[in-house]
Amino acid sequence: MLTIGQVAAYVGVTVRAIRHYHQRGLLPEPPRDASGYRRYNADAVAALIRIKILSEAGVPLSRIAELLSAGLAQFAEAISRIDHALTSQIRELEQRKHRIAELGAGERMYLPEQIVGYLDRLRELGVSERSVRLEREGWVLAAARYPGQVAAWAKDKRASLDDPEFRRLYLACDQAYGWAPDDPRLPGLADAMVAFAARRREGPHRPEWTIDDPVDVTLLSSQFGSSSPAWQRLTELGQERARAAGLG
Amino acid sequence: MLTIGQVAAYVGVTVRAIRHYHQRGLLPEPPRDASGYRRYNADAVAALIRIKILSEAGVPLSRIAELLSAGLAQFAEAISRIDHALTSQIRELEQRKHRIAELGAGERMYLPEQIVGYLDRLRELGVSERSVRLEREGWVLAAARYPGQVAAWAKDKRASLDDPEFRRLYLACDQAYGWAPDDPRLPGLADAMVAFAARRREGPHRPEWTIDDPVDVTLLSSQFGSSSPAWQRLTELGQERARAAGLG
DNA sequence: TTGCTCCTCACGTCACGTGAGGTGGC
DNA sequence: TTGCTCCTCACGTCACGTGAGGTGGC
Repeated sequence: MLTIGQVAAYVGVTVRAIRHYHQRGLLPEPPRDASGYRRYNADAVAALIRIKILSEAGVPLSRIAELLSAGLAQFAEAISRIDHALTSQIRELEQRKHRIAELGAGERMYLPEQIVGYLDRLRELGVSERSVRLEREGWVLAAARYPGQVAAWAKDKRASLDDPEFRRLYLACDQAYGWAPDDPRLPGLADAMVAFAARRREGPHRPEWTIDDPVDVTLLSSQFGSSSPAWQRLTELGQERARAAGLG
Repeated sequence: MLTIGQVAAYVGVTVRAIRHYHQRGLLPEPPRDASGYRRYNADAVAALIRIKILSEAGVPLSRIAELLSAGLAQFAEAISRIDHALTSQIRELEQRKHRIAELGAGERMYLPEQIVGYLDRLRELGVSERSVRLEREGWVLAAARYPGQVAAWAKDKRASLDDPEFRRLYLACDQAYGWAPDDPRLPGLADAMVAFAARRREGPHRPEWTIDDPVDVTLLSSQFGSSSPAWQRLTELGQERARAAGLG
């Protein structure tokens, strides 16, 4: 007959944990010796090991209590579910390993060099400081969420700035920030932007990425749209054109 | 500028978690708008994502606070340690997957058939019920701790019972239970046991396993020794003989 | 006698979850 | 006006950890 300390050492749990399992009704209270000490037999040890294995696998104690008093079939089914859960936990941990590595490699995820260069180029081209700041905000969000892809995006964007037509449109949008939402120049600008995007999609210089996640889209449009009624209107006009062209 | 709910959705944490990080000083309180709502910029989102990645990797919040205000070198070193910790966590999870599978396959780890047969055989040979119960206790402990190996051990043990010399020694030990610790027959019995073990080790029928873990040895000897002074003495005599023969 | 194990409360910890009660934006 | 988001306390949860104060075994 073993004492609580011996059992704890054998199984690899703390004495307190065993007492806790008694309190929660997971493990029946064993008989006491003359001094009031708990005395365990081998069956109690085997039961405790089952509890430990299930608990380490992430099963809540309340669930373990259910399982121990359940039938063999239910037990077996639960085991297979737990096994699946462990498999996906392992996958999650491997993902986290990647993200942790990116945290280190990405110099604490401050803005990558590529983007700093891109923002400097915008200033050279005469883009307002206000728009540069908005761009920066967007890139910080993108870099935080997609650390692995942001370098490629930035390279793509920077290449775009070599296209005179893209520069013209970009500067026009920058100017449009302060326009009224019913300014007569807005529809023409929207047309030019949609046409440019369409040519891009078909040309040899197709962008390698798009933003699909609805949370991202909502966020980015609120980010940019909310700061200027004209831009808000520009977004609406652009969407109308895209729908009309069957691109929706 | 984003509200707390937008940030939470974008990063994938709860609103409550963000407020908690503010309370713990992990994330600086952002400015408030006219209604007293918190308003976040992209840098706050990037900081929050760093916190989330570290937290999901199992780093305590207090440690994250330290890391965020630490230098680049310390940060990089911590990252590498966290990466190592994740690697070993993955290994642990894979081990747990195995143990969970054994829990299912082992019919809830009750005594395997092999051992039930072995215990029945002992009864047939005239072993006392007291010793059979002690054997059972030992096997339950062993089966709980080494579920994968216990079947092989039981097979080995059962093969031993076909050896007349082993049976003779086993029954003699069984009888010795009630002897006085200074009984004159004990030294001879100890000699015979040591000699048998030595022959075994050299013969073609070497046992495939031994018990090495000191916790196990202490436990098993207390399990068997404490119930009988004669057995206690027998263990001491056997150890003396083994040491004398240079086997210690 | 000293040191170690055991006992029973009972409060502490960690990272939030969950109402409670109230206000602001569309 | 209704429904949704936001706000601040403040207590609850989960699986134990950690003394507090006392007794038994070697």
